[in-house]
Amino acid sequence: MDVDDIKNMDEFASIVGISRPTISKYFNDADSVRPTTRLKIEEALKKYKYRPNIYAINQNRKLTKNIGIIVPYLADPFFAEIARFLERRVLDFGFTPSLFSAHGDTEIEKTILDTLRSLRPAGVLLAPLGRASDKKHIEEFCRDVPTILFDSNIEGMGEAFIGSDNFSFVSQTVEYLSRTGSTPTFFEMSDPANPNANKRRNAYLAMMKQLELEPHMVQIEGRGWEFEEIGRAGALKILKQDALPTDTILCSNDRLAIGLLSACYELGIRVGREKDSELRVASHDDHPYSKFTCPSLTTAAHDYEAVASQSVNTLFKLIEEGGRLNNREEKLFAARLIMRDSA
Amino acid sequence: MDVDDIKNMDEFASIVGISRPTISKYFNDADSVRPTTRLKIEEALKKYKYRPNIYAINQNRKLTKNIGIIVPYLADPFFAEIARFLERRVLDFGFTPSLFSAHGDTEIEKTILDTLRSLRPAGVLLAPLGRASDKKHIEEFCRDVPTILFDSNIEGMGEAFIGSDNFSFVSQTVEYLSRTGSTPTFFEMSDPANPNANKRRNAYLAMMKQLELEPHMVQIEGRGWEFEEIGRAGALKILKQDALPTDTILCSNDRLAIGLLSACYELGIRVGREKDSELRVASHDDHPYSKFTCPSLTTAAHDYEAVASQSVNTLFKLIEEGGRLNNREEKLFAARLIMRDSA
DNA sequence: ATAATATTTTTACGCGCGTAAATTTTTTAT
DNA sequence: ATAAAAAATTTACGCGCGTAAAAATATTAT
Repeated sequence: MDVDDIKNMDEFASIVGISRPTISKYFNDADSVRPTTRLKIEEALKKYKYRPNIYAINQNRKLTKNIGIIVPYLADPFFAEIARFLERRVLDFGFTPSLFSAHGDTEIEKTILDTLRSLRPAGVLLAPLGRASDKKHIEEFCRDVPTILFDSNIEGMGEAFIGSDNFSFVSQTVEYLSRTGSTPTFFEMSDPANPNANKRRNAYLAMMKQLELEPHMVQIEGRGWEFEEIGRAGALKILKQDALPTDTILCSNDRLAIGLLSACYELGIRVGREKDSELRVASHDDHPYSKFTCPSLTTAAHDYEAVASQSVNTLFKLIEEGGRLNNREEKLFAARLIMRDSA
Repeated sequence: MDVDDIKNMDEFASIVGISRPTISKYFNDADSVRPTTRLKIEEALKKYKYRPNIYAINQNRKLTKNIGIIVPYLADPFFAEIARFLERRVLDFGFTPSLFSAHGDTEIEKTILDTLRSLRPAGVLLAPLGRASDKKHIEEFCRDVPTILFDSNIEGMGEAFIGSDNFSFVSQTVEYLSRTGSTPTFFEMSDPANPNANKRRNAYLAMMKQLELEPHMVQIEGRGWEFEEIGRAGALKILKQDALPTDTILCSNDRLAIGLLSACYELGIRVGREKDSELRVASHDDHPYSKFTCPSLTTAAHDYEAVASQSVNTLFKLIEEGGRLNNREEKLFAARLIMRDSA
């Protein structure tokens, strides 16, 4: 018998000497057959390496074992990193993750949603583009497919939201900066794509009020997802005209900060918390590269692992309960202040 | 009639008033039906938004419309970037890309290959882990699935290889550096995972010989894919013991350089081509972040667009020809020197 | 208008597996 | 050992679509 010539489950069944329905049962749940039977199947599996046709399986199952993962921009290492955690956790549950990136584009996000719907996934983990998302399209999708939103919330969409607590991020950085030096000036895009940015702005204002400090904002121009470039260009403009209200900058996110730090370096502005420094810079996200900026970036870190775990756990709870949760829960994780050299 | 209640092609066909086989033909190739028929179908499609069941389709087609894309490490923006180009080009051909990352892990790469095989893709674009890849596993996979290798070559595997010409990279940087200043010292991992690294080392040695210069190498310790951290740790060690043979460093790749530059900054070593600089640093890849290092990184750039286009075009040529090419072609693209501030 | 050609329809089968019901066999409990 | 319970087998149907062959219809060329 040719080792690689098993066409279907019928053939495999007759080779093992077990009926096809039992084989089918085994593949759906290895524990649902008698241990001796299981052993026989697995022995044969080693010898003949047969795998059931995934299309035939999914055609007949109401629910597939696919989990869709959608991120807004995969070239951002932050999302690459969280996607990695998510994939791992999904595999732990014995499901197959499918990763998609909207590449910052509304139409691509819609296409992905449509493609994904026709894959009939058991569930979907969606980090939406945010403001650029087609709300109606997403809402419609969520009606058909059990979906958990993560990273970036859209009010009322999906069965749950898992993310980071923006107030926790900003309150820690603001508190630290204002305690150890001059008042932080908030540095952000004037028209940010990501809803977290707005939350962070509000958190900054609230926190400054609470500390009875005067808030200062620098809002820079720019569209799209090339935040480093936007941050750099904006910073060059501001710094050249010496328009900074204070000598401490708090960036909305690390990618802007990366751009800003490169601008500072180019202009010869010494950044850090040393005595001879001219500027302190801090930020939020703990981007994988924030350790390697010059100087290394003081920032507030996401708990990647916790967000990923909680997202996947919630999704499988959702799946077990048939795709609907009683009330849309929102779970936010606190940030952890990472002290480095920039502030 | 309920707009969203079309269960299958039969129902859709009777709604449109056209027979099912014709509808089926339309979905396989919209141009294969009469224009008037096509119009009728597309009108109905807008009204009823029916989509054929993808599992039923693929079960009956010998060849699916899936294209697998595998990269070794997606958290590396270089691969995220090239994956983005590849996805776009695949979509242009009317196929569906599925993106996978081995996350730097041999076992994950094998699992992906197995998963992908059972998806019966029309073709696969594979950037292997390199030395860490399970050669036998990949070879077996390539026997069953039309596969193009890209970025990193494994001799004889896949029907073609598309990548960058490492000699072109290194010869340009070496030529430039040695012409404008002191002899470049090659900075690399002693035991690199990626086969391109070895090619670059050889290119460095060859080029130095050609220029009749004495080669200098600094080889640092480290395993895995966290190149920035490895570069940083290695650089700190070397720089602290003042063990640099020359005051010009050529890094094997940008990610090492990013780590090295952060080490230089921390130690207060001025990098650049100004008169008061102590060290020049150049590198290879034109990593998306190399513009934002301090100072910005002089490097040799991949032609992302060309590599991606050529890879996808070659894959579809391969698919058209039935999965086998007469001889395994290797196409290498030249680098482009990007002059920035670090050298 | 007629013939030649192109397209669509009708009919029918098969893909590989999920799954349900009834029956038989095996295992476990008494 | 016997009854009860658990597991496996047999049989059979259905999922949604690809696709082949023959017949019917529509389009194009003459």
